Amino acid sequence: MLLTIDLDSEVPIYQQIRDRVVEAIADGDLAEGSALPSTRQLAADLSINFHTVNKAYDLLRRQGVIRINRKSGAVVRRDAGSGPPEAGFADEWQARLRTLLAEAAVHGVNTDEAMLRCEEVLSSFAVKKGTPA
Amino acid sequence: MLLTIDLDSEVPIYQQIRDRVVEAIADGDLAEGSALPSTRQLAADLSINFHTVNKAYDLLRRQGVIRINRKSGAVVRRDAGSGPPEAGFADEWQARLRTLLAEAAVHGVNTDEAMLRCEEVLSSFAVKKGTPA
DNA sequence: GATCTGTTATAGTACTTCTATATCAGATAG
DNA sequence: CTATCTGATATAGAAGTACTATAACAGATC
Repeated sequence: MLLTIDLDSEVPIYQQIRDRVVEAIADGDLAEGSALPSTRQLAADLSINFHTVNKAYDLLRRQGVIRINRKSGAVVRRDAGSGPPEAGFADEWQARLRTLLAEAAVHGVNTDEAMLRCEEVLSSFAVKKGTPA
Repeated sequence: MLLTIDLDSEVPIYQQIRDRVVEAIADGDLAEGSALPSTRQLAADLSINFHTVNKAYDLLRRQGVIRINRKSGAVVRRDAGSGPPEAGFADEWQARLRTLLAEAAVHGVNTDEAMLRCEEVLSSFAVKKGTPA
């Protein structure tokens, strides 16, 4: 199974799908240019309606993460992080980072600990990025 | 104005209030033990219904960020980050950090850049934390 | 032609968000 | 004591979101 979702989560299903796909790309589990399952296929695998998958894919497309063609279906963009992907992405992203880190700070996570967590996560991406040996 | 919200945002108002309060605490703008405006007062300031503020405060209380008494109203907890605040907070938080950092990675932000952003945000907290001179 | 794909339309249920009132109780200031 | 502030709670409605259920169409593939 490429993807796992939690039906009991507060996070909407289509958002979970988006998050898992983005993480899979960062991890290197989904290589650039590779195809995602068809909306109906993934919906069947997850036992959900295909419109929900459609919404997730449409979100990924609007965010510049994937391309969707009638021919090849949904494929991971090869140039997802090139050019000006989305105006104001960096600012909006840092605002969310700020909120997330503030939350940790308030819960007693000190600066060093927080940095460690960030390094930990980021290095888990880098490890797999150079996949071919 | 202690707090600014964006009525055009996709983020629910009560969530925005929660986020701004958490950030204000991390920044040191809201010291531990200090009081938040009353729900009716803040609602009037923001020109929204007091139930929406109530929901935000209730969320902050359930997350262990503030205490609410009938006497003193809502005050920032002095021991917000001590003991076991919420079971599984760290795990859930790191999962969200992972999603956020993956998003940056997919948009072409490399590891060094991402770390720099994290440092930047975290140091902006630390600067104000030792407020009294 | 049958079957896969994405695309689009319609529509209903359930839930969330926000607003609007109203009421009650405790604390406080005049 | 009365007026007014506070939080707490109940109810209800409007608008939007999330998800599901069908259905139909067009292009690609076998």
